[in-house]
Amino acid sequence: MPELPEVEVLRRSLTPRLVGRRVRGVTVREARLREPVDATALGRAAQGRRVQRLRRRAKYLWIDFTGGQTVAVHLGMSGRLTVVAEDLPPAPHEHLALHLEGGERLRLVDPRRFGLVLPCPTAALGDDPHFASLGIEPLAGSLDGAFLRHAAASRRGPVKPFLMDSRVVVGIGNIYASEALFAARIHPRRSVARIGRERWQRLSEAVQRVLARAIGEGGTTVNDFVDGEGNSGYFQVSLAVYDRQGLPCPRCGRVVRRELQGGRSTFFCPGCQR
DNA sequence: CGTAGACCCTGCGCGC
DNA sequence: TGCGCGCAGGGTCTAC
Repeated sequence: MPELPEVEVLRRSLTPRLVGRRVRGVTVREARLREPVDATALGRAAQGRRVQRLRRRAKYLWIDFTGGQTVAVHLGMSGRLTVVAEDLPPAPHEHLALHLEGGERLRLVDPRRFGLVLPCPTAALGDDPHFASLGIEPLAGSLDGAFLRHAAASRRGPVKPFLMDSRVVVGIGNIYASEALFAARIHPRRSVARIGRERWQRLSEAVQRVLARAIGEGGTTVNDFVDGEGNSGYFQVSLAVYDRQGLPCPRCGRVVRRELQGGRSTFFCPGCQR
């Protein structure tokens, strides 16, 4: 479900509902996520503590608690994190919940169980292997053409997987990789070795523009992305190429193509992406 | 070292 | 209608 914009939208929508609230208890109904949930550590990190703030790093949501504890949540492909009334019965695939004071609970629903819930002392986040080798945040101001050019200098291969490599830049998944390459008019199979200064600059700007716009529109709802209040996003109306194979390119009118790249669908316009 | 493919898991839409 | 297949926004591991 989520790439960077969806997680950022989630963070913003959950912040007013969670910050300052105390967690009464924790329920783990299904611990078998991408990595087993350590229910004891989760309870230690959250129970009896107040939510201090919500941060986002890459596609992770970091829930900081008083007492220097953090619970990192990754939604994988199908995860949904929402605040619901405590008397609402558990949904199918509701694997865990943080019970809040005031009769609500924060619950994780994740049918495919590719998600991740990771309790960790706040001060130790930087050393955790999940976060230690992550690349730069694309919207933090340091992403530009020179950064991409230097990061690509030692590499070969097509630009799309490069753009999705979280060791370089985080947060760009399959949807926004296609969209950013379209916006920059770069063919997804173009080798990084054959991209010059100008194209790198165009691409860096396209990435930031596309992500920022998606956040502004509440994220992309391909199937059922919802924010913390259950609202869906509207960016799918703005998708230029993703999931639009066979339809005309909004820029030049040629038919949008879908091709497999590294086992994943890539969408592009053969007319105006080179 | 880098890259390509398999794999984790459930649900859905499609063609037969 | 029912069934099998391919595909899905994530990341990690193995084999080359």
